Amino acid sequence: MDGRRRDLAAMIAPLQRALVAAEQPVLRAHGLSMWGYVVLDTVEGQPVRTQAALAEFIGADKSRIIGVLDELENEGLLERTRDPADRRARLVTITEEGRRRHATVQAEIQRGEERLLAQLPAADRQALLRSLAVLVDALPKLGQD
Amino acid sequence: MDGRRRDLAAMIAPLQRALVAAEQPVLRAHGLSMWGYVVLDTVEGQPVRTQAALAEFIGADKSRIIGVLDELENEGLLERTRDPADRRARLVTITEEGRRRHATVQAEIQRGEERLLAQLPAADRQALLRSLAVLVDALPKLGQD
DNA sequence: TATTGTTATACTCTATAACTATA
DNA sequence: TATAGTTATAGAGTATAACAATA
Repeated sequence: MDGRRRDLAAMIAPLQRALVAAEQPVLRAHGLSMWGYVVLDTVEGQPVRTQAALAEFIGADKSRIIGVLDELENEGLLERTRDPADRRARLVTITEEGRRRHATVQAEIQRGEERLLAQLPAADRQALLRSLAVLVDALPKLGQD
Repeated sequence: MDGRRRDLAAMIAPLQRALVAAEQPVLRAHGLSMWGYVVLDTVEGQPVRTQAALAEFIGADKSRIIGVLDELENEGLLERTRDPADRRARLVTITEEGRRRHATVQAEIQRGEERLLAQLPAADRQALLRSLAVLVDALPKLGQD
């Protein structure tokens, strides 16, 4: 029991705004939109089988990411190839240049985030990052109630 | 050193979306908009001297909260009184009914958040809430660089 | 008939700029 | 002249629905 506390959402919202604002100049400097970076960050781990799945994963509508994918493809940061098994679907794969761009931008973004995290003692910092990861990964399960 | 980690922003964003989605039905059930609740939550602690200050505090434009304040005032949840010292400004104060409504809604919202937080061991849960509070409160200072 | 990607349309939110009343 | 609050307008972002190709 720890009595009253602030809303989780009420704390996260301004944090989110600040982090996004801090990312903006970095993204602009490297010619990426916010959604462009989000897509790169998602596809960087593993290629994704359909654009719809990619869209749902990042919490966007499938129609919304098309312009984003167009741009990324035009810049050679990812490739869309028809799935031979199902010629309706398009496999989205990151390119080597995309991987490099992502790494550069991510490093810079995290450097910015470190300035914030420096406010915390090492143990809390680790607990925070670990806990956030747990919560995010728990979201899909909770959605199934 | 803990090597590579996920972006703070990349973890917070989906969390934020899920929390907001979870709040929506609660707010609707109690006749509050999202911003309406945010305003109540802000003013609940202490009255605020000007609408502009209130807007800035919640990360909104002063013009954006006017409709929100109108609704809240019409429902008797807060009061806008002219500041005698500066008749241009309007003091925003929460009413007793506003306080009750806020308490009810907040309790329900936090009950929902508990379902998520239940995923964490007690120590991490505390560290998370504590750390988020530290970070949010550190934001204004960082903005002054 | 159902699904993938795409395009077109409408709608919601938000930011900006004018206006008034006080200072 | 500058500031608090308000209103009006325009712009960005988003969701919805319709379409062509493939299953």
